[in-house]
Amino acid sequence: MQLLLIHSDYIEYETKKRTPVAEEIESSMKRGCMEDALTAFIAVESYDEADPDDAVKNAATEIRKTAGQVKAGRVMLYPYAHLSSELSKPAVAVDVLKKLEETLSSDYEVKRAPFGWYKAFKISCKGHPLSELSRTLRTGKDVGSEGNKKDVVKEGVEDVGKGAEVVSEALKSEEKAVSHWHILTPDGELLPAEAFDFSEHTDLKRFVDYEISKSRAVDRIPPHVELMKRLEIADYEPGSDSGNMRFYPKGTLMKRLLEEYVIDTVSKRGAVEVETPVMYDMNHPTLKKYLDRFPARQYSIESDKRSFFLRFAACFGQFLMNRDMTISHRNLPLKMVEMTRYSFRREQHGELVGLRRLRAFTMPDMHTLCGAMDSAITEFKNQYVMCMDVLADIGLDRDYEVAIRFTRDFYTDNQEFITELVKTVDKPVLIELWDSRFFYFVIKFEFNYIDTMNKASALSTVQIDVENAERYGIEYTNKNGDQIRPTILHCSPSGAIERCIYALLEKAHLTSEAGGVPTLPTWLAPTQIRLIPIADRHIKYAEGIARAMPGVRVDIDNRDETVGKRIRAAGREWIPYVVVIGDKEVENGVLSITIRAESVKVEETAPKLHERITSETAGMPYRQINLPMMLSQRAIFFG
RNA sequence: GCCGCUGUGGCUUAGCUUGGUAAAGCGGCUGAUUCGUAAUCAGCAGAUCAUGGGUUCGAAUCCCAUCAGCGGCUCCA
Repeated sequence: MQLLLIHSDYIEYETKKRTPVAEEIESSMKRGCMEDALTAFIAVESYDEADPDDAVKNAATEIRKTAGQVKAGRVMLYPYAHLSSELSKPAVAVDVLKKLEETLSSDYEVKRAPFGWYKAFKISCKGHPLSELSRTLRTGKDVGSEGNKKDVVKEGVEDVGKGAEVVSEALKSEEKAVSHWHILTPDGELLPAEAFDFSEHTDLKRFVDYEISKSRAVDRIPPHVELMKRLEIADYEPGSDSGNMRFYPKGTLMKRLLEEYVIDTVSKRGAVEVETPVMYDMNHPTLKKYLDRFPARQYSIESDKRSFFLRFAACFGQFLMNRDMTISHRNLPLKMVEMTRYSFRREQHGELVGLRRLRAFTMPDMHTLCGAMDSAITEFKNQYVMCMDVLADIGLDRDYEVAIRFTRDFYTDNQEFITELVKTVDKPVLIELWDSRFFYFVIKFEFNYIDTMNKASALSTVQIDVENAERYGIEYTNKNGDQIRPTILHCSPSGAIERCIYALLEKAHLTSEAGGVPTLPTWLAPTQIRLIPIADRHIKYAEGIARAMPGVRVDIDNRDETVGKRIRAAGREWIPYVVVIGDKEVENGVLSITIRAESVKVEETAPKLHERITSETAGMPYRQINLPMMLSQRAIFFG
């Protein structure tokens, strides 16, 4: 049996039309209503046929328990076929419902909506944490042993009429404002999307298709999934919830480098780093309002008698911190950043693929408090440019399509500013124009990576928030001593770190499809130099070379394998510099180096090679190798 | 969340239609080999065939459920 229990201010229904399985009812049952009732939507299932009385008993227990918790004295039993795809025979269902009504009526005021009728109904859910509960009840122990289950015919259709309405905040926010789609060119020409000539902008075309027509023709596993495993970067973790990944040492190193890079970058531009909790009180007045809009998207945690949700960004913690701060106009723009490890979003199952979209992910989240809109716009521009630089440094220079989304009012006031943004990236961008504001921001942009499967994933983004300063009570003091609400910018300079890795892998795959050599940026390569000593007697010399390479990740393949095989292994790991060391090198002090990116072999001294790599990775973070230097000592994480 | 496909040693896969001792390559271990740029040779170990139930004398194979992955739909602050 499936139960959906709603603690409601009121529930009312009216029968509209009978279905073939309708029970005969008296006119008094044709309509009904009940105030302050626990409404139990019920689907009796084929499993219950084995022991209907037990099903009644279990359901009664469950309803009593919940009614006790929410202190409800009235119960509405409401047959609802849509809760299950394994419905019982109608006769059994009617029998169970009637017995349930009888059982409960000793303690509660009970009403029962008729079975097998199309009904219009209205319900108002109280909305407190216990007000919505669902339960799956299974009778007996030998569940599933009846052989006739598959033969059950779904004819027990009770349905709701067209007047059905569930009043809830979540649903209200589903309303969509109208979007208008355009392309804005660097010359300042604004065209409806369908009028634009995409022939020289195929990636933009794929992006626009994804956004507007939602074309999703796909027939393959995303290429990065195999790569993330084979390169020992990351993998699924069946012991956790889906979308929560494990990261192997190489992947962890890459993540740390990216994280460090982003934090360094924003710090240089004046951001201060903070740390805030990962979970928040579900019933905190400020947070609740915000949360109510998307109740199904959170992970929730019950602890003692309180409910918490896991953050989906750093907004909560930072805004709560901002509210308690004393801020002067002299402090603006005031930037705070956190590398959220993790942010949590319960994305739908079908969306979770590899590293593209996760339920637990690492995201830099920066918030900037600005004064009036003009200073917010100046800051927005700065951060837009910074995001371009960040993606370029990460290795995704111009590998993205731009979307800028704003309200019509904002556009009217700031047309020139938006054209300037487009000029800055110097390529046409997708414009989404809303007639009215229905999010907390008036403008946002994203840089989107478009993969081989034509899926778009947002990387960098900045938004101008005109709502949350008010909601959270954030203020600064202006020159005249007045308390003023700031305008707030939300910025994730790189987007989710895992997603950057996804984009780098997808890009590398694209390169190899096109006949090139797939690579990672040298500053991110888990091993930057692989030394291959030809015989055991060359290992000592190789160790000396490794010691002479400070600030570079070097390892030594000292395994008892042929040179050919070790060369191949280095290639499969995408190691940018591979050095073979034999008698010749030991004698003349020159190294034989294969440069992966250029597919060439060069002869160079160790200091020269060192200088080559340090200049190639200049300005980017360095961390030491995250595995034993000797390959013979390494365990295998995958494969 | 819904619909469909898939799940076999650490990895990649054969076997499943038509039920009857689970097969191979890679990887691992042991030994030989000390090697000059994309897979050295030989031997050994390693699998409750995703999990739970059912049908059957007998299930990797047929049926049901669950879990996970993938694809589609839906959704996306």
